[in-house]
Amino acid sequence: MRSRHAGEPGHHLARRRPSGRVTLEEVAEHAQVSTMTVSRALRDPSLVSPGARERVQAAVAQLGYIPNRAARTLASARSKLIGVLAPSLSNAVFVETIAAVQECVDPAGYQLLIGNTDYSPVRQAELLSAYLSHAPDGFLVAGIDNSNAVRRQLAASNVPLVHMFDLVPGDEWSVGFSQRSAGFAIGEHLIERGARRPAFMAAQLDPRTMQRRAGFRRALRAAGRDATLEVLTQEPSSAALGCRLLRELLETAPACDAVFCCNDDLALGVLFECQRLGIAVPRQFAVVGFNDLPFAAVASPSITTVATPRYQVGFEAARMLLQIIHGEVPAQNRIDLGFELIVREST
Amino acid sequence: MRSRHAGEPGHHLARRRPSGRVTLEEVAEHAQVSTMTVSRALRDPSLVSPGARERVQAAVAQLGYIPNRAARTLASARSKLIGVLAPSLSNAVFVETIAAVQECVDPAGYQLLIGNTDYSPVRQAELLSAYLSHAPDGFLVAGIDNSNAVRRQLAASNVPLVHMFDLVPGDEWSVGFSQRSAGFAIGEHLIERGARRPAFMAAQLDPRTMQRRAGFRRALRAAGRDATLEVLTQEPSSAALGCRLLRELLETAPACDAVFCCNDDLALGVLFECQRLGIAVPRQFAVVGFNDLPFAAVASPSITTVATPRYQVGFEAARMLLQIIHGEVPAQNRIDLGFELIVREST
DNA sequence: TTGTATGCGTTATCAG
DNA sequence: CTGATAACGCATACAA
Repeated sequence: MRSRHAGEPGHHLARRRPSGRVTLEEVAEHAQVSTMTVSRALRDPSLVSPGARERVQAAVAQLGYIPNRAARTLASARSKLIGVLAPSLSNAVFVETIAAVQECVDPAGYQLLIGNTDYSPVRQAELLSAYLSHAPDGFLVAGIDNSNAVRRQLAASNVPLVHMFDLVPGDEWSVGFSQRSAGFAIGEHLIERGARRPAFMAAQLDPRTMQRRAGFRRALRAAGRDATLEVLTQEPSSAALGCRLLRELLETAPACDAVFCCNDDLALGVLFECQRLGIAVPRQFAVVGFNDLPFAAVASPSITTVATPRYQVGFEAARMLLQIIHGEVPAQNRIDLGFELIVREST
Repeated sequence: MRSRHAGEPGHHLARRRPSGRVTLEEVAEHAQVSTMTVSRALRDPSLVSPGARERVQAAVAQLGYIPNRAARTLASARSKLIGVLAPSLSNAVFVETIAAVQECVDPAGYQLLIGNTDYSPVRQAELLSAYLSHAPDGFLVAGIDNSNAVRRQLAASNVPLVHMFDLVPGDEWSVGFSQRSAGFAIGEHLIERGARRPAFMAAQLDPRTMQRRAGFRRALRAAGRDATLEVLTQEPSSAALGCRLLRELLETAPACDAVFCCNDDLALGVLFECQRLGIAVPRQFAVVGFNDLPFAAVASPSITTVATPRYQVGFEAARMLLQIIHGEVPAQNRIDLGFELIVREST
């Protein structure tokens, strides 16, 4: 505990509040104006005469005044908080997306409440209601479940929401790209490179992964190939898992000559395991990843993958949300940002 | 805009508030008790008679009541918010640490305000004052600068703060481990393995990195070796950077036969580049990383590295902070969690 | 165990 | 352009 002593800002001006913080009222006293004038000078200096403005600014600086957001939220019914829900934070993709969100909303003075749903609908609902008590001005969510409870709560709260990654139908707002098309493009690419028995490898098995799978299989079937070769697991994704799944794949399907890993981490593991097993990539076995994480370009061999617009997804979704919050109407319900197949040495 | 219509929860009970949200007062009317009874029933059901408790719970469920944190914060002077500052979120280390913090504080009902300082003292100060307006109950920071402005603001605010990773001297609170000792251990290890001319490779050059460097150099000098071989850059770390720095290193010091990379990402790049250049690891060139990220164990060859207690750092720091917030006094100012050298194939 | 009065720090509203 | 007044929704302190 600090002891209060002379010299401490504001000590001679007003009775100390229980909170110990400098308040608008103290600033007002010091600047010889009313609290409303201080309030206005702070939010929009143009609303106040130059003289008052200066005195207020001086008082704020001298007293070290910091606005109390709780009071502001209560009085104005706007919290300047945005709730962000992502299925995972260990996945670099979502971290980058959230970083983009931060950058977009920061200039407008919004703070983020970031929640990790761990791919669990239950956790999702919990977080949502926990966040609702903070009265966020909006939500940005990646991969929300269509659970009725969640939908109802959201609708009742009247808080605007923008989906990230999932392009949702109807009149909801969303920014993302087609996972299905990306999967299809990869399937086509492998066929083109002469793969005879390509497999699909995936962990976590969230909806987006399954959409990639659907596109991939469609491409194989379109080329008249067997689309049933796959190793799937609910476990969280990692390079280590990629190693293990490759071994499993080759045991059950020794003739397999290519694999689409649902993300780059798995692909990295596959690459290492191939090296250990003496399998030449891409000559004997082709490998494709997903997301184009930084290491994909410099791996040896470098990894063919799909570059996803994860930064843009976050930024555009945030921008869309801010528009809605400010009462504007975005031009479109859905923004499809596309993707890019990056062909490298591994195929 | 939705139109209000019959069937909407609570519509028949009370005049609608401007916010449109159900309030404690409405719950109270519905449950036939006073607002205080509802307030108590919500925070600690044992404070209220079973009958009242049930009626309140029923009313809450039926009306879909969600407490208003802003009001609660204003009235109780506790926000249940914790500010977390990390220098980077693209670094998996901090992401894991933050996840640990989340898990620790979640049961106690705290939410996190997560900020990325980007290794910038200016950004740090900005975030800090932005967060102060939310009146957080505490701060958890990784790598805060000792800037006077920041320190003063913090002291004046009276918000408790626990340092993560940095073990700070004096009476401040901190949880971490000795970066210096870790660097020393790595230096010793390389010498032991017969390295004649080991180098240090680092990016970002934050204080923690420089402490590892200091320990590393001390070990080399203690063994009578040249401790001046190094490639340093301010750029952010990545595998791609590891590739480039290895080439630079070998150009300027062809005789170099080992390198301590200040993190695993750099080490991964070095490994790939060695492969491309036909350099045998560890026979011709030994590689050590730092942090023991998941891929280190499964790389080919697997990477010798230092396992850092990043999860524990977050968890213990959060626990310490909660203690302080609740008025308890932690047993010690500093908790040193240590580290572990993991020797693998790359040395 | 329950209720009443009051205040938390700010902004909306409206009058001057 | 400025100020008085009344909320905002809840919890503290005290009384019953």
